[in-house]
Amino acid sequence: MSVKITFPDGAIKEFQSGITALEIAGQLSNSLPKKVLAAEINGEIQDATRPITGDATLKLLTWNDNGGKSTFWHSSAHLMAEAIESLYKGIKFGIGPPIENGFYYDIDTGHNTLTINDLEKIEKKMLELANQKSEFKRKAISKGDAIAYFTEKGDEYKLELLEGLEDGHITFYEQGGFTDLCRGPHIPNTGHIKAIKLMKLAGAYWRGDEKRKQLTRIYGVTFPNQQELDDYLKMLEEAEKRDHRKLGQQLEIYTFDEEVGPGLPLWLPNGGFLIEKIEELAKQTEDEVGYSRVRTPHIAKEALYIRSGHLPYYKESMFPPMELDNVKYYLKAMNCPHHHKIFGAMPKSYKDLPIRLAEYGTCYRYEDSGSLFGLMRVRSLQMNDAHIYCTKEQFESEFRAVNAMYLKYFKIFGIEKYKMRLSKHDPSKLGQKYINEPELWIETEEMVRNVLINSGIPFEEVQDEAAFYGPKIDIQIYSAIGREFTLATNQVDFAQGKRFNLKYINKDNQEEFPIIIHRAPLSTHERFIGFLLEHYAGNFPLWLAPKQIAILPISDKFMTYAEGVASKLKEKGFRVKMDERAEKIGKKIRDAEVMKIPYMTVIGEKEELNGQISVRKHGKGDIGSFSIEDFAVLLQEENKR
RNA sequence: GCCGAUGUAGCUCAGUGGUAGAGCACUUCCUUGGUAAGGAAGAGGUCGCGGGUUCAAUUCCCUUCAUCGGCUCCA
Repeated sequence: MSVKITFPDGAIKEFQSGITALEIAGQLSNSLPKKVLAAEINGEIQDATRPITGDATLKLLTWNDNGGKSTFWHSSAHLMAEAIESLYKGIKFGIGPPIENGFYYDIDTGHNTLTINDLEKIEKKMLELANQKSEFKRKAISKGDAIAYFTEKGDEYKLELLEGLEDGHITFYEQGGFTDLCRGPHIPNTGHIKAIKLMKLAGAYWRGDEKRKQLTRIYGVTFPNQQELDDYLKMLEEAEKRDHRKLGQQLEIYTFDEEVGPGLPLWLPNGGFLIEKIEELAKQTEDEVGYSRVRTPHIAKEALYIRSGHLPYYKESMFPPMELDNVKYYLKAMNCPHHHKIFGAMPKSYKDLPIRLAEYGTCYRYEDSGSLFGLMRVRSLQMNDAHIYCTKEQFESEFRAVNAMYLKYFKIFGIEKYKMRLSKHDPSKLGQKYINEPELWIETEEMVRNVLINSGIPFEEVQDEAAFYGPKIDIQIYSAIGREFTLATNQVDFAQGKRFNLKYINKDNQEEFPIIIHRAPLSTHERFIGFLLEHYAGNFPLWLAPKQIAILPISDKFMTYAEGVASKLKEKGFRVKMDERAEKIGKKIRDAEVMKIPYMTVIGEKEELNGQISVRKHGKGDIGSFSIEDFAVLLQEENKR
C-alpha cells in the first residue's frame, strides 16, 4: 500500500502507507529532519511523528513557520510543567498554551510559593530535561481512564477540563516523566529546545473568571538556538526604549503626582503643546466637513445618565456621585448624553440633518487601579468626540465620511499598522450587556459591514465587543511592549435617539428618530499622544515637535548673533530653544539630541563672519551651512503636516 | 478589584538594626571651548505614609498608598 503526498509546490510523490512526515523529511534531505517541528497534513497541524495512512497534502513545518513556532512553544510549556513537577511537590496544572511570543502555564502551586528566584532554577531544570531529548508520545485514552489518572493525581483543574471533552477524542501526551491532557500537536522531542527564558510570574484567574481561584501563571519563551534568544531579548530592550512612559518622562511630556491621584496625568509644557497642535488639526479637519463645535459641563445630574442608559451599565467605572440638595451629580464619563441634549434643545427638520456636534470633551472614568497604564489607560481623558445625527438614508455616506477622516489622519501620522475590527453584540447577552433590540442589532451590523466592504477597508469581525447601544468599528493598535489597545472607535447608535426622545420632522411631516454616529478618530489626547510617542519613538515630525530648532552658540561671545538668529527663525514661525548655558558645544549638542529636537544650529565665529548658521539634524549629524533664509526654505516643506 | 514584585535626592540606582551614598540634573565659581557628557565647590532626602517589634528601624513584621508585570474589565 502506498500513499500519494502532495507538497506545497504541487509536486506529488508516493510513499509507503504509514510513513511519518518526519520520515518523509529524511528522504528529502539529510538536514531536514532536524528542523521539522510539526506537519500540516490536509491543512491540519499534526505531530510530525504520526503515521500517514491516506493520500494527503503535506507541508513540513519548521521554526520559520508560525505553526512550527506555536508547536515548539506548546511543547515548551509541557517541558516547563515537567521541570516544575520534578522540582516541587503538590503542583496542579491548569492550561499551558502557546501565545504570540512564547507560552505560559497556569499552575496551582499548592503549599509552594514561587518567586522570581525560582524561575532560574526552573529554566536550568528545563534545559537539563531538554537535553535528554525525550520524545513526545501521543496516546488516545478513554474518558474513564483519563478521569482515573487525574483523580489519582489529585488535579481538579484537569478533571474540570475533561468534563468538557467527549469520550473517544481524548489524548494524552507524555514526555520524560510528565503526562498531560493535551490535544497536541507537539514537536518530535524536547531536544529541539535549546534556549530558554522564563519571563515573568503573574496571577491569572482559572478559566479567565474573576470569581474563581487565581492561579500562578509563568510566561516563558524558548528558541532552537541561543542566538535567537539573544536577538529576542535585545529586541525587547529596544522596545522598552520606545515605551511612552519612559519617553514621556525623558521628553518632558507628562507626569503623575501621588497627591493628584492615580491615572490623572499632568501635562507638562511639551505635552500641552502636542495637545494644542492635535486639537488644531482636529478642529480644522472637522470644520472643513461641516462639524459644529459645542461645549458641555464636566458634570451632570444622575438623571441624565439614567436616561442615556449609561448609569446601570457603567456605574462601577464612574467616579462616585457628589450629592447637593438631595440631588446626585456625576462627573461625566462620556459626552454623548450632553450632546443629545443639545440636539434636543430645539426642534429639528429633516432639512437640518445631518447635524454633527464636536467637542474635545473631558471625561472621568474610574478605571480599575490595576488596569491603569501610563497614558494609555487613565482616569481623566480628553476625547476627540463628535456625534452625528442623521437619517437612515444619510447613514452610509456619513459613516463613510467618518471612515475617510480616519484614513486621512492615519496618513498624516503615518499609521500603517492597525487593525479594524467590527465589534458586534452577543445575542445571548441581549437585555443585559446589550440593549434588547435583536432586529435592530442585525440590521445595523449589516449596515456597518456594507460600508466597510463598499469602501474596500479590510476588517475582522468580533462578537461581544459592541457598545451597549450599537455595533462599532474599533481601531486596534499595539503599545511598544505589545499590549493591544483600541485607539479609536466609530459607533452606531440606534438606541439613544429614542431614549432621549430626539426627533426630527421628515418630509411627510412625521416624527422620526435620527441614527446617531459616535466617533473619535483621534482617540483621547492621552491615548493618542501615548501612541504617538511610541509610534515615532519620540522623534516627532517637524510640524508636531514641541521644539523644532535648538540654537547652540559655541561661546557667549556669539550670543548676540545667536539671539538674532533665534528671533529671525521665530519670526518665520519656527519654535526655537536657545541654549545660553556656559557649556561646551559637545554638551549642548548632546542635550539637544537626547531631547530629540529635530534641528540644531551651531553658531560661532565662522557663522557670525559670513552671516550663516551651521545646521545639524537630529540623528543624522552636521548637514552643512545655510543662510537663515535658505534654512527656512529647507524646513518649509517638512514643516507641513 | 485580584495575584505577584517594587518603593532610598528631580532622574538612574548603591547601601545599612546604631537616623544615608554615587552618577546625572540643579546653584555658584573657573573655563570661551567647533558637532553626543570640561573642571571645582555647594545645595538637596521624615529612606512612600501609618503602626508594631527593639535600648535603637531606612533596614525586621503588619497595614495602607503608589508604581511595575499579568488577570479581569475597558462607554
